[in-house]
Amino acid sequence: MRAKPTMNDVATEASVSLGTVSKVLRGDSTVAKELRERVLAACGRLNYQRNRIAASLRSRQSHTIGIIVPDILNTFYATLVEKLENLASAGGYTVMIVTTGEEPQRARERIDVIKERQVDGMIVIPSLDGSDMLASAIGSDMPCVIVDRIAAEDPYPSVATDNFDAAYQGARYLLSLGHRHIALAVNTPRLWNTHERIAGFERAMSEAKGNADVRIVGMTVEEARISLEGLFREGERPTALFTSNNLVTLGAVGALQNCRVEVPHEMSLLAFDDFEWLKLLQPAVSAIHQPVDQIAVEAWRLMSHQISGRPIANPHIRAAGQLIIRRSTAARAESGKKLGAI
Amino acid sequence: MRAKPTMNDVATEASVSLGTVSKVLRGDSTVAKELRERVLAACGRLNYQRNRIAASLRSRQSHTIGIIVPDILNTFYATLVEKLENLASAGGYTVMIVTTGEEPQRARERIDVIKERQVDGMIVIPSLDGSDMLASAIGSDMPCVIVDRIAAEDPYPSVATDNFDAAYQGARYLLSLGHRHIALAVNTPRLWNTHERIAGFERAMSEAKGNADVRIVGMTVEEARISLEGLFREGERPTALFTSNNLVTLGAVGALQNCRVEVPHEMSLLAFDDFEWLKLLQPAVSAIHQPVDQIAVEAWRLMSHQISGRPIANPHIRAAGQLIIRRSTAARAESGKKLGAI
DNA sequence: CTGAAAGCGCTTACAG
DNA sequence: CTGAAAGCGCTTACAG
Repeated sequence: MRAKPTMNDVATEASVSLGTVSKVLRGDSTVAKELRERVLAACGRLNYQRNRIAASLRSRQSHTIGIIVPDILNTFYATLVEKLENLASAGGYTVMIVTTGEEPQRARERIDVIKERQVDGMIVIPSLDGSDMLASAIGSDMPCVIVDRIAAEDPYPSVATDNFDAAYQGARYLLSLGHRHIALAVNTPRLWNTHERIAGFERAMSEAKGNADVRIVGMTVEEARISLEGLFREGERPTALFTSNNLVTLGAVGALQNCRVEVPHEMSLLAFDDFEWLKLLQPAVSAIHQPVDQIAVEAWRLMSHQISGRPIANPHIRAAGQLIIRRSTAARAESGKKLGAI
Repeated sequence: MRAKPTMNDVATEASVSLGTVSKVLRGDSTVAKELRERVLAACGRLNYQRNRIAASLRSRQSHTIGIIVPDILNTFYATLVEKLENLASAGGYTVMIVTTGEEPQRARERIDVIKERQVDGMIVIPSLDGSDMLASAIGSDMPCVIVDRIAAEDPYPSVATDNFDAAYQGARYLLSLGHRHIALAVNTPRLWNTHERIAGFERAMSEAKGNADVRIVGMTVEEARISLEGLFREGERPTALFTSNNLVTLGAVGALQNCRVEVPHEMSLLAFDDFEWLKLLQPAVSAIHQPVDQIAVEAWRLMSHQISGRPIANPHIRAAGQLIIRRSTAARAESGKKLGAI
């Protein structure tokens, strides 16, 4: 078995210099047509594959992007990562993905690892309590884009759903159905984007003089379910429930079933985050869709602009959420009157 | 702004040679305690970060693993990727993830890209028609593990659910409930692992002299739904439906709802692949859980053994699926008699 | 347009 | 145990 051929072997085979081979392979057009063809033929004959590690060392560009994400079991993040990978790959980049499991300590370690691996930039979805350490871990020389879990004042360009407006619109919709006592179930109150959702919700409620019932529920699906079962057993129940993300929605659906709360007759349900299976639940669940395609595209645009040193006009992108009405939301029933069986 | 410090700068700062710094940072124990401490202190003062690209070039080890996957929107693959990333990261490796979108052509290109990036090994979930080109694309020098979509005779070590047995057990369970006409809905008949599921299903059915009704449905959720709606409108309906993966399950649930087929009274439903939201459907859907944790662990073990040159006793791991019984499967109803409302 | 030389920042034998 | 030298496989000025 022969050792892998190097660029030098190709140069010998094609009877040209090393530098010429390099030029051809990098697509430099200042190479005579005849030499280029000889080089390409030699590459074919030797079945040559370029060593990008060597190229990166010398050129100081790895053409690699790090993606730091809490986890990819959350469908929203999986979708985001998939889109970003496609965009990066189309642009000649490879992605290194690291998950943090919401642990800031681990996030910091993993960020160091991919910095040592010389990524050209990082796209990060911060961990729950990790926004503060981000700037010191990433440093100021590294192109970086914050996605989804933005902070009040991000030191880097950022992209997210316009959370305030999306929550505002969601609340307005429920209010328009006649609901006055509406609960917003939230599991990550320390996150700035959750804070924005709460603020949008409260704004709409106060404008309509409604009863804004913000509930902090447990982090996981199970914990959220248990918290909400408590809420449903209270005397003065809300007539509509707005869940702040897909984990809470999963918990809420379980709780509604366990407590035999009829949706939408006894309680309307509106979810933040739309997913395939929401359509299949009975009744199908109304939701606010986050424009994940657009978020990924904008994030990649901000990243490539930074890498190539192009100016960025608006570094903080907020994309509009979209209300999708299905069967889980309905006009508030007159009390004591049922509109039908589930 | 100073340039990034190099190992040379650290050596100067600590008044030792470059080689000694390298030894300390690589954890080589043949360095005097005093020198080691001086080196570490110097690293701290300069805030030094190693350049792993340079290390990789010289040592010919990138400590990077490529993961090739059709997509990560499929929850099964997302889970697999997440577990593999955690295992790799714990072992000092970083993962490069590339998606193929089921296109063999793109898979080939992406495999070439990560080979040029000098990954130490690749873990691959082949694309639909990509098993044939795999060996030529990957080559024989690259450590490789095939996961999930194994072929009849894989040239590399492989890990998957024991599909034959899992489907056999699933069919046996439905048979034990009294069903005799059972449909297996399949959307990727060309895949070897699907072939195994069909074979296991047919074996159980023929042993019980049942009517094994294998149906090829469309690839996507929508297409599968439409195919199945056709099945449900036929005169001689099966009394139980076994779906061969999560996409088909999504389509099947939609079709059952649209055609108002009552589950489980008119038809039992058993899904291959278990997911969180199956528990929330009404009725909750029985499923065969694929041991994804175990699959990831075995895949990583096979990978690290290859990288370190350790022998592999059994290169083709088949992990047992697990039947989870919920509400969507029930004893076959006497014809004409309903057991209750949905 | 082409080639010879230097060098990216490390690790690896090897000499002392 | 420590250091000086060579070299991993490329890209990048620079000379011709």
